[in-house]
Amino acid sequence: MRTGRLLAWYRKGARDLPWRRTRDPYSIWVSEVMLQQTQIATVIPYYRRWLKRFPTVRALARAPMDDVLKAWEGLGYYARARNLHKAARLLKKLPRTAEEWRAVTGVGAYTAAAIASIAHGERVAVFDGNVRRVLSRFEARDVTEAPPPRGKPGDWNQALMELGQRVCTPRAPRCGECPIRSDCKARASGEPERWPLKKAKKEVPHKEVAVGVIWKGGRFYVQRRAEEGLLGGLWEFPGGKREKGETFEQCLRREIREETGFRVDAGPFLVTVRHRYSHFSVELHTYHCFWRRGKAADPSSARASEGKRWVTPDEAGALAMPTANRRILDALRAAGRPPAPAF
DNA sequence: GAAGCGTGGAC
DNA sequence: TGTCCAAGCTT
Repeated sequence: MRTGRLLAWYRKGARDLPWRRTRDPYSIWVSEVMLQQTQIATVIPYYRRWLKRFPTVRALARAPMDDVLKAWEGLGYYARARNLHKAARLLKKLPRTAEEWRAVTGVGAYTAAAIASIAHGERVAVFDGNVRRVLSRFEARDVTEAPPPRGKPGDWNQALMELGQRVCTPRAPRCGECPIRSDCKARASGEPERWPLKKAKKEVPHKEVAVGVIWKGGRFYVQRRAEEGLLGGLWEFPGGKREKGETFEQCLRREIREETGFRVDAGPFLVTVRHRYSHFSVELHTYHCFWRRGKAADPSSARASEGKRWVTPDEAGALAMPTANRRILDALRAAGRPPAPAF
């Protein structure tokens, strides 16, 4: 490849992204983790807020997990935030080489190479979705990663990624604007979108769930999800999947009894939130409920009780919640005051 | 190697 | 409304 053309294109047109103004390894680390499977425009506001709230590794290490998850709220793949936090607490000093970075939890091959090349100038290649697509099209075959040419590896890596993001897009690539079009075999073939080979898609299951906003006075009940797994550590309304033959009201009373130990009266209906996760879709049929009796389940563990709260709508707004639960809270606040119990 | 893990933008 | 997929990592 005529590397000079790509680098010249990049240096002439590089966008003013906030993480390009720094060589601080911590800032680069944060940006690269946020950018995992996430588009640039989505990341920018999160990145700014994060560095304002946690300007250094030490600041991040000192912060409570709830603050860290709140700063990540809505960005998805929350293990990234938990891993950043964990690593910040564990590391005495930040690694320098890609090999050392690779040992940090949440830092894989891509992120290690990106940090090492951008922050430290190490000659290692990144191989993300963009680079794979660009190079595979250039050669008109599925390629594996290759070492970057001599020069500035950070610029080279970012140039390839930016070309993939702005020009050599998955659909309708803008070949006319491409600085390396004259040597591109995919363009010569007339079907640049043929590469890279696409993986077969699998269909995602759908779940119907009943969710309860359980009122006791002017407060309602929220619980924190387990640290590991889906949406780990985030706060949510209780509920669960509807079983065959159940109405949503029956499902609601059963799930709340199993999950919280409460007996409640169910109704009225509040809202249905449809949401799509990476591997399933869900409808959250949400009802107001009224607490009748029962203490929160699992009272034996002091730690467990930290994950159960009665809150006002404003207090709930300060908790880190998954997006679908945030929609429920939005509906709640839009409705104004809590409903009167139905007798 | 495959599955689990979020959300929003583009079309 | 639906589909694709994004600056991937862990188990």
